[in-house]
Amino acid sequence: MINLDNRSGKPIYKQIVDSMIDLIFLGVYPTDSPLPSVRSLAVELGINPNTIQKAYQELESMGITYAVAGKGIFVNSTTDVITKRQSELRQQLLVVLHEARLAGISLNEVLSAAKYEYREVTNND
Amino acid sequence: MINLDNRSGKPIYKQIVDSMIDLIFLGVYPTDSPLPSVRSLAVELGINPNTIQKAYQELESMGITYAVAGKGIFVNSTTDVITKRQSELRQQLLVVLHEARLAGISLNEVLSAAKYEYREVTNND
Amino acid sequence: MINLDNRSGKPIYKQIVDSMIDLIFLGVYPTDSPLPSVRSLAVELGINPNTIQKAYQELESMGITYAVAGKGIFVNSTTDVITKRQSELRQQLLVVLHEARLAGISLNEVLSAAKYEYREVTNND
Amino acid sequence: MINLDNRSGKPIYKQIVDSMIDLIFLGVYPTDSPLPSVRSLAVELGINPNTIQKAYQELESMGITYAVAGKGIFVNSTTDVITKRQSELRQQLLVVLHEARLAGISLNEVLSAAKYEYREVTNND
DNA sequence: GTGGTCTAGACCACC
DNA sequence: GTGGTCTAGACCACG
Repeated sequence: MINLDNRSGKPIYKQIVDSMIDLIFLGVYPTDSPLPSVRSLAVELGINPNTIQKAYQELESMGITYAVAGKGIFVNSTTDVITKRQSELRQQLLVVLHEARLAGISLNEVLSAAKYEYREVTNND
Repeated sequence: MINLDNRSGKPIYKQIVDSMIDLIFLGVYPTDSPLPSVRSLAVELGINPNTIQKAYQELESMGITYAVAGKGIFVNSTTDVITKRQSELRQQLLVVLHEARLAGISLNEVLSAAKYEYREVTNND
Repeated sequence: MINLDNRSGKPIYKQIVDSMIDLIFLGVYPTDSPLPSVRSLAVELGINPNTIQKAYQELESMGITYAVAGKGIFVNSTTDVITKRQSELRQQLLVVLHEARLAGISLNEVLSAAKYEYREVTNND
Repeated sequence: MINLDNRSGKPIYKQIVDSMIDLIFLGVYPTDSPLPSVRSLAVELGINPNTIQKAYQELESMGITYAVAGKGIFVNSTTDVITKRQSELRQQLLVVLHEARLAGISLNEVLSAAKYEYREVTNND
């Protein structure tokens, strides 16, 4: 479920943080459910447990999870976390839009991309 | 014209690279016009000349400028540079849109932001 | 394995870049194997680590290697790098051949030199 | 007859030196004939006379030309100059051939390029 | 331990 | 004056 890319230049621990945030927002890990243990995730991804630990600490310091000693790490209620995340993304969005306009990308193309990302996915499974 | 932010975590030399790209795309530095000299820009921004040098070398390796020893650094014709820049930005845009959707930002908000960035600025000065 | 020549006028960092490309093409450093660390190579060659760093960053910007912070610098898969390198060398070859003809070097001598460079080295060790 | 390229990174004065050597070897300027004057060539190429001066000084220090005060700069008998030039080019040729082999360019391709450069040009003008 | 960034100061070639 | 290279030494983030 988590794909790491050594070549991307993005620190491993940060890739894990971002992936976890996505998975939580997607509902894979609902409120009060446990994240995979440090050791199991380290084995699964084939990396050093210290790196997982660091990612989990960042998630906790962001207020996204809480740790229960001896039990594990659990997902917080996401309401206020989401608003913080949203404001970050709004900022990023404005920066990219600004750069896109300067580089000559048309408004139409931007609108199309947005509509495509938000398209209704009708799934008959 | 260039604002540096020490706290942003973004390396200074990279901030300069991005600012220069913007200024070139804006037409502040047209084709074959010289950029500020390494030393003068270093004084102006209050940083070490080596840092400017590094930024300028990155611009050259991106094909945006060319250096003439003893004369200065000059802006290349930008046509093919722009297309490369655009494809980078398209990629970034898709990532941000994806994250925005996951975080629950509405399509309407995204569309509004895009239209605002691309608004006609009618200036009556 | 790397010989530097201070007198050649060629910058040290560029000598390192070219030597590394040769060693990689020779298979001394295969795909995904690590290059010597910045500090160790600096000690070995008796030069400043910053110079090694500059050489390694050029290799990365050429797409020949990728860096993983905290781990090392690794060799990329070389397929498309080789084609780029080949086209550069074809260009250089044409220039040298042209000059050689103008300077009165005979075709026979050029052909002999080429055949000598490409001779089969049968090694009975 | 002389084409300068500001973007090439090669110093202007060196471009002039190399072009002049070519023109002399081609017979455009035979033994004891005068080169264009510093001032006229500077005007023709649209560059600073100091740069021409430097190029001409290098030609003289290479033994290719000799200066007669108040009259101009004249081409030397080229015999020993040519042998020096040839040994330089032999060296360059060997380097390029070596790199070409390492990069996987075939012997056949090299031979073809050489034969093409040395082809008989039968001119019916 | 690793790579990445930055500073301070020096020297060179070029125009 | 210009850009380009190199050294020495420092600090940081990462694994």
